[in-house]
Amino acid sequence: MPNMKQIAQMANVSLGTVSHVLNNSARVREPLKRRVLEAVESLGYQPSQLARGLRRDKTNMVGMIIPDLTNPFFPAVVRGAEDVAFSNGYRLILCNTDNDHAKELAHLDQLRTYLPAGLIVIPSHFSDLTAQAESYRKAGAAVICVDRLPKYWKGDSVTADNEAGSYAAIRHLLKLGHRQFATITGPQHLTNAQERLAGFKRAMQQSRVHVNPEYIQETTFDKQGGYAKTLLLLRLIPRPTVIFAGNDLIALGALLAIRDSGLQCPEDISVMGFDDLDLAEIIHPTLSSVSQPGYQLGSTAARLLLDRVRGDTGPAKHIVLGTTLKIRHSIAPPPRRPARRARAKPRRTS
Amino acid sequence: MPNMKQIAQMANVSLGTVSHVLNNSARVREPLKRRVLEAVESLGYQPSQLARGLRRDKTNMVGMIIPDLTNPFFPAVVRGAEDVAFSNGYRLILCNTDNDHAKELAHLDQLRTYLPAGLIVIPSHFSDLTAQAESYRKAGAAVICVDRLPKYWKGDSVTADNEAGSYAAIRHLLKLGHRQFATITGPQHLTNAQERLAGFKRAMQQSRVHVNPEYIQETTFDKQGGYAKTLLLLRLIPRPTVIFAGNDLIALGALLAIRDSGLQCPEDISVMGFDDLDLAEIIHPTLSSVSQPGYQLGSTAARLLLDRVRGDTGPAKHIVLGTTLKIRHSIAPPPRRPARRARAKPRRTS
DNA sequence: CTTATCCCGTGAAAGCTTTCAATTTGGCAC
DNA sequence: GTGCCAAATTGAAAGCTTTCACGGGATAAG
Repeated sequence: MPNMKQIAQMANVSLGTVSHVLNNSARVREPLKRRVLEAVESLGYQPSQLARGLRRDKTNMVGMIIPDLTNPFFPAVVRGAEDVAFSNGYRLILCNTDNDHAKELAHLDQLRTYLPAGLIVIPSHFSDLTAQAESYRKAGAAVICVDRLPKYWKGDSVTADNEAGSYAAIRHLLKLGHRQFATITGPQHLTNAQERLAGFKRAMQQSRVHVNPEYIQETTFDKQGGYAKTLLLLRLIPRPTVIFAGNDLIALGALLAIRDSGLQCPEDISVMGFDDLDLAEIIHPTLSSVSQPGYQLGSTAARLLLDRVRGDTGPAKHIVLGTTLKIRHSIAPPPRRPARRARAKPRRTS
Repeated sequence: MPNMKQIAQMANVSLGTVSHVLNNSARVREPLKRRVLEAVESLGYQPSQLARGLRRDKTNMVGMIIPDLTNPFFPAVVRGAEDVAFSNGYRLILCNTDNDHAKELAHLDQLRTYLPAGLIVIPSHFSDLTAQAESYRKAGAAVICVDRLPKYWKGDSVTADNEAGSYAAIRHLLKLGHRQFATITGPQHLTNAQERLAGFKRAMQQSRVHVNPEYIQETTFDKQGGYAKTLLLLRLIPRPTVIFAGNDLIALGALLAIRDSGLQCPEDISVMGFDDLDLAEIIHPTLSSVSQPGYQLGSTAARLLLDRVRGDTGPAKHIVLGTTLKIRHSIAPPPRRPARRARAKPRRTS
C-alpha cells in the first residue's frame, strides 16, 4: 500500500503539504494541490486510519454497545446508526452485552484503546456508565445513551416518548369502553419500562379508574415472561378485559397464553403491545402496538454523536422521539357479558 | 492514558522488556516480569491498539460485511461471529451493503485502511470479490465468505447445505403424497438460491415427478415476491398442492396470498419454507421450514478466520453445515379431491 | 530601496508500539 | 581467575500520519 511519503515524492512536495491538501488544513497553491491530487489518484492512495488515529488521538470509529443483536428490536437501531455513521466516514464497532453489566464494562474498557470518536450505548440491566462515560468524555469521545438510560444518567440521550406512547394507547382503550385493565411491564429498573408504566398510570388516574396492584405484573422483556404473567392475570376475578404489554414480545406471549387458555383475542380479551415489531403484522390476530421509531433512534444518536465530535460542547441533550399508535385486530371493545371462563389447565406453549 | 514508557520507568526496565512481557515474545526473568506486571496493574495500563496495529501491520479488528442487518436472518450470523471474535480479543466492524455491489466495493476499499485481521462477508447481489480478496490476502488478511458465494469464488467459505436441506424437505413432502409441486426460488444468481432449487430438482427427478417450468418461479427473497408469485401459481391448472419457498419471507408472502385467495393452508395447499426464522413459529399456521444454523454460520466463519490469522495457510476450506427439517402445521397430505377454486379477485395483503 | 507583512511550503517532532541487532549479564568449565 | 556461551536485556529504528515552528519569497508601504 502506498503511503504519504510516496505521494510527496511523486508530486515533488513535502510530507506536510500532502497532509494539508488532504485535510484542507492550510492553503496550498493550485499547481501543487493538483500535483498532489494527481499522485493520490494514480497511486490509489488512502491514508492509514491507524496512523491518523494515533496522531490525532481519535479515530473515526464509533463503538455501538447493545444488549443483544438477536433481539428483534435492536437491529433497526444499529442500522440507523450505521447508515449515518457510514455516510459521514465513520465505522461502527458492534458489541453485545447480553444485558450483563460486567460484559458491558469489559467492552467499555477495551474499546477505549481504539480511541473511538464516541460511543452509542443501549445500556444493560443495572448499568452505571457515569464513571466510564466521564473518562471517555475527558478523552474527547462522546457518549450517547439510547432507548433506556442508566440510573442518574446526565449525559446525552435519545429515547422514544414511552410515557406518551403508553398514555395514548390506554386512552384509546378507554374510549373503546375498557375499564378492567391489566398490564405486564418490563423490568422496572429499566427506564423505558418505568416510563411505559407511568403513562399507563397517568391515563388510569386521569380517568379515575382504579387498578389493583395484582393487575400490574412485572417481568422480563420476552415471550416467556408474557406467557407466564398472562396465565396469572387470566385467573383474576374480575378478569381483565385488556392486557397492555410492556413490549411486543411480552404481547406475543400473552396472545399464546390467551389461546392456550381457550380464550379468544380480541373477543374475550384485548392485547396491546409496544415497539411495533415486524411480528405485529404477522401474528394472528395482528397485534395493536405503540410504534417506536427504532431506526430513527439509531440515526439520531449517530447524528448527535457527530455533532459532539465536531465540537458541539453544549449542555447534555435529551432527544425524545414521538411514537405512533398502530391499531390492528388484537383489540376490540370489552365483551358485553361476563365472559366465558378460561380453561383450568392451559397446555404449555410450544 | 498511561503508555508503555511510563510502565518502563515505573518498573525500571526498558521499553522492549515491557513489550516482551506483555506479548510473551521473549523470556524475561521472573523479578523483572513481576515488576512490569505490577506497574501495568497499578497504572491500569492497556496497550494502544492503534499503535500496535500500525507497527504490526495488522489490527485485531474483523470487518463484517452483510447485506442488511434488518433482514431477520442476518443478526444471528453476526451474533455468532461477534461472540467468537470477542472472546478471542477481536472486534467486529459492521457494514451493510443493501445488496448493492458498489456499496460493497466501497466498504472493501475503505476497510483496508484499518488493517483488519480479516473479513467475513455475506456477498451482495452480483458480487465479485476475487480481486479485492486477493489484495486482502496479500496484505495478510483472511477473507471468508458466508451463506452464499460470489461467482467463481475459490476462497474460504462457510455455507449451509442448501441442496441437501431442500432435498430432505421435498422427500418429506413426497412421502406425504404430494405430486403437484411448485417452488418459488430466490434470485438464481445467488448460490444459496441455486442450491435450494437444485435439491428440489434432484428430489423431483429421483421420484420421476415432472415439474413444468411455470411451476418454478423466481423472485426476490422477500414477502412481496412470495405474495405475487403465489397468486400466479394458484391460477395454474392443475393447482399445485404444495409450494416450496426459497426462504421464510417468501413463504410468509405465500401464506398471505393463499389466505387472501380464500384458500386454506394446509388443507388446500401446503407451504414449506427455508431458514426457520422466529416467525415460523409465530404465524398461523406455523410454518414448516428447513432450519439453517445462522449462529453457527457466523461463529464457524469467525473461527476459520482466526485459524487463518494464526497462520493456517492450507488450501481454501469449504465448510458446509447441516440443516434440519422442522415440521409444523403448514404442511399436510394433499387434498383428496379436486380442491375448491381460489377466489377470482384476491384482496391485497395489508 | 528598505522594511514590514503575509502567504506558502518545509522539515522535524510526536504519537505508541514492536522488533531486531547489539550489548550485558550470569553461569560454567577449565 | 579467565574465557566462552547462552540467555536476558536494552536501545533504536520503523511504521504513517498530523502539526507546529520556521524560513523563503513576494508584495505592499514608507
